[in-house]
Amino acid sequence: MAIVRGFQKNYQSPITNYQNEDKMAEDKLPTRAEDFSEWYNQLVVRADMADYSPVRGCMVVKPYGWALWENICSWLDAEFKKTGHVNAAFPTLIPMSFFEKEKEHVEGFAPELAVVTHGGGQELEEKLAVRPTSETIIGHMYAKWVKSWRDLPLLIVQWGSVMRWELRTKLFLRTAEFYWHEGHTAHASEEEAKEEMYRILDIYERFCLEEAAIPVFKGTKSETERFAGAQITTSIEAMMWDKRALQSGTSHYFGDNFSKAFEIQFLNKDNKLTYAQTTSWAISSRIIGAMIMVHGDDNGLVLPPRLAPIQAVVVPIFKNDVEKEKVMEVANRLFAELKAAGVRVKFDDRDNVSSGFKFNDWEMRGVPVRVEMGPKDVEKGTVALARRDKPGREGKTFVSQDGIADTVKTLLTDVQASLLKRATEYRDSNIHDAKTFDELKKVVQDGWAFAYWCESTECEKKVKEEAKATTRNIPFHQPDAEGKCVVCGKPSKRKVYFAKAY
RNA sequence: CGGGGCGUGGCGCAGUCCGGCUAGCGCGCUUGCUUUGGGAGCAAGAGGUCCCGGGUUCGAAUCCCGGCGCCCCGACCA
Repeated sequence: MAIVRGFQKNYQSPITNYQNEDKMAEDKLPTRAEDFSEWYNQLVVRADMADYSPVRGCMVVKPYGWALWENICSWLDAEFKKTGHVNAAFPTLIPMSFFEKEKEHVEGFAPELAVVTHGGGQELEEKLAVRPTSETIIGHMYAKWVKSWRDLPLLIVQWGSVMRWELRTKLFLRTAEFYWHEGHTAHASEEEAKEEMYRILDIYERFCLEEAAIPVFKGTKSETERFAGAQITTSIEAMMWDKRALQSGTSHYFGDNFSKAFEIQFLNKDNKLTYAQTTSWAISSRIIGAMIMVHGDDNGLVLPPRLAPIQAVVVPIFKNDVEKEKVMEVANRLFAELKAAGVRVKFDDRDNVSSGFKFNDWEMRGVPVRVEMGPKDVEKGTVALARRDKPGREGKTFVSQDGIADTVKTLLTDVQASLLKRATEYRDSNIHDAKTFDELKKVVQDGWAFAYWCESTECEKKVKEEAKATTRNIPFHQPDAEGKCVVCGKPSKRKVYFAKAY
């Protein structure tokens, strides 16, 4: 990975008395404005989230990144269980023939399959694909399990990883192997299956708003952007700092496409053999990339408090052993109070780095709140509280040591809310109505366009070719009025978001 | 799969054009002392099949041939 050295000359140090400007500059990230892609690449590694692996296109998720992922998973898992879903595990390897059973599915996934050809030193009679997604094998099993309307609905979630042979990869955003959950459900009726699809999309939306502090639009994907084999694909779409769009979760309705391919049939109440209606849905580890790109700033990661592996870090400051003893005693007490109050707190007692280093270090890692205390604080009964969403000294306030747990908890709530507010305002100020094709082309250079569209593939294709933007989704919330397609001028009932996307 | 760049201690690089003697530098790491309120200093250390294979040569990180790998930019995709 190339570290870009040319940024040194542009860097304005906020610290005036630092002796070695060059060294300081090298330690900084490139700013987002200078090189967003490089900012991201360096940040993911330096914040200790993930590392490059010896396997092409695959990442190693480090403990700090995985802890974040676990927090994401546990919230979602709880929601899925509340809505009647259960977890199960299916094989990583799938017979190749399974992919040929659903025509669109094979067309969509065949180019990106990793295939196992040998086992135990022998060439296999039937090659096995490393799952790129599990509709096929789960469909196969569902066919065995579903015989009666009493067996439905079948609501199963699998947590694991899948593999798609991606040509260009980027940590978290697009890796050959990635982590996710995939829900696969089978229902007796179309209504019920569609309800399920929307129910899950609502959970995804709430996750993004309440937990990740990322505003999203729920909507329907166009025909060309639809999942391979789906009749309806819905998605939640988020805007990153560079104004590109990221599909952050999807929920699909398959109708009977997969149940016909895999013969998932049951006897309904009228004793008629009927194909089941199926859905599938997923949020992947790319959501971590979304959090980085929505909230991160030029000092590093900014994690939403509700998901942050470490919500608060206690940093003691002292000059000598006498001071150390006094400071450590109080710092330990505050740490214990925070821990007892259920705050995910870390005590940074490293003695080989300076406090200034620690401040920058925890800012790089995105810890939402920092509790600093030195000899002066011990005397005054105060601590310095630094909130990550306002980096540097401006985010610092001095508060009483009394009731520190409540103070920190309130601040965490406040940070969580302000991240969502900031992200929402940023997004909304970068979405513009486009009434003409020229306007649209201009808008998507640096933002999203919201425009009427006739929903024809031809117009969509034209936008893609000439504006290099794709349709993101047709949001559920639509204006009352109708309009004219931004491309061809034909009457249009619904508006769509156009944007450059990841 | 097209275009570009690069493979040299853990990381980032110099050296390669024009072959030469103990392969350097910065960061990091280890130990010690002094430090610690916004990226500390000094000292002493540890650490290298110069991507791989072959060739040319008295001699190859450097030249030649052939591989492999990685990163970036495009097309495609969660």
